[in-house]
Amino acid sequence: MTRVLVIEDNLDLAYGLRNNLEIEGYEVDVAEDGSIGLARATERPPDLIILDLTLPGLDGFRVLKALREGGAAMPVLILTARDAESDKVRGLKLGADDYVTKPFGVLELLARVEALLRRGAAPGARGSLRFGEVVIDTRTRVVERRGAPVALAPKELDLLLALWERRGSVVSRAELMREVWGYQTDVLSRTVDTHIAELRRKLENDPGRPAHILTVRKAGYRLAL
Amino acid sequence: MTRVLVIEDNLDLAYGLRNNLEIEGYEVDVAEDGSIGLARATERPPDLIILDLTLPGLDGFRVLKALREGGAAMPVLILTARDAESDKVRGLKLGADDYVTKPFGVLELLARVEALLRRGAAPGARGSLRFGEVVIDTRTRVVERRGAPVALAPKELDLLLALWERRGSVVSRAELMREVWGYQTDVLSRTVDTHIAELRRKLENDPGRPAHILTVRKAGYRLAL
DNA sequence: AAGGAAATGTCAGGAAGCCGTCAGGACGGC
DNA sequence: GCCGTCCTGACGGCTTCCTGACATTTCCTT
Repeated sequence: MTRVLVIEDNLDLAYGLRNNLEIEGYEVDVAEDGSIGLARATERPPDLIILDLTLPGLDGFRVLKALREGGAAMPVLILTARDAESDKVRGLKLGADDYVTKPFGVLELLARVEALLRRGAAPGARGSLRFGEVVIDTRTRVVERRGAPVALAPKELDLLLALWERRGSVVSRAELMREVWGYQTDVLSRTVDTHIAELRRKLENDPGRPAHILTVRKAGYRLAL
Repeated sequence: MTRVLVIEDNLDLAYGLRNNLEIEGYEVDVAEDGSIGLARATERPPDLIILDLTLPGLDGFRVLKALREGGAAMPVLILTARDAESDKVRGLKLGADDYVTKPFGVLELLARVEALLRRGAAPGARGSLRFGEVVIDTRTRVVERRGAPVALAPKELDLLLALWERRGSVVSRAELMREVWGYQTDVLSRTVDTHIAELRRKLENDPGRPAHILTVRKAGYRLAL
């Protein structure tokens, strides 16, 4: 599901937005100040961020700057009360993708959100994830490699999706166990490793030297795009 | 100009719809109960009807039934409360073309209206759903395979329509139970599977290796076109 | 550079889970 | 009552999953 993070300290506004976005079928997370928002966006990158500029503590500009410096690539839509032209320019220079000035119409906002997501999802249809030569269609749960379908067992796909959710960063075995298996136990068996091996066998060119499903010693696994 | 008839007793909602539709360039007529709507639709057939199911007096189902029996062919989009999932199937069986559950997003509604009108412009596309060698006539409730009629039990047709609604995507047993049976229980019996098996027996060339009514292990079923 | 400890990769077999199938019985319409 | 329909639970086949033993790699220590 497409995930949107709303970083906005006016909670009335934030929850209003959440309602409208959820009706449109998005999964919505709300952060009520800059640092919370930044943390949330880093640990679990959403598909789009709606960012208020005037925030207590860490303001919107700094959040945006930190995000982009951290390599975050998702579209960011800025909400600004001041229709000061310079804010818009400054925001766009820092890597915002669009802005809406308050007060704004919900319809306008929704339309812009959709436009940004459509643009962002230009390579590859919505609902299909990809890395390397692999395409995952979340709608049908079909996975293809070089255009040829690959049969993944349910657990394998779940594991792959958990890695995808946090692509780029290291995910520990314990976290994978929790996300995919629901346990909270320490890992003493080779369960995760076995499934990783199977994924490599099915998805990597040279399973012995994986190019995407990487091991990070003493830390866990990482999915590289 | 393209004309839309909105049959809806909640006038706030009705006029809200009218505004939005007019902004999109449609000519909009509002009828506030079922018999008025039916009369209006008969005397001056619009290009599309948006029909609320819960209406005072003549309810939406009856309006729809009367319309279709009277030979009206324009696309009908029904509005239904979210908790009445099985209404969707019933509506589609009576010859509705699409539905939107309340509360709904305006964007979604407009998109669906546009889609219906575009589709309606294509000859022969309306009223008959198809996949593979199977044709479902929603008007007459007749299902054909390779041109020969196939006798489907009511539940089987309901199930097939529920799959058709979400064709291409995986639909879980729980969702099918909810849409077709109206329960909210977990699935512990083989009810869904049994009906799926029956559909395969009647509609697939090789029921053992279905080409359209597919199993997605651990996830549910999927209708492939 | 060699050795060793810790971490990860690999494998195979049994256990568990999931789905297809079937038959029996309940239910309701004609 | 009869017939079609529907639901259910049991059973079996097949896939998937987990696990622990063993092999290999990595990296730190000396």
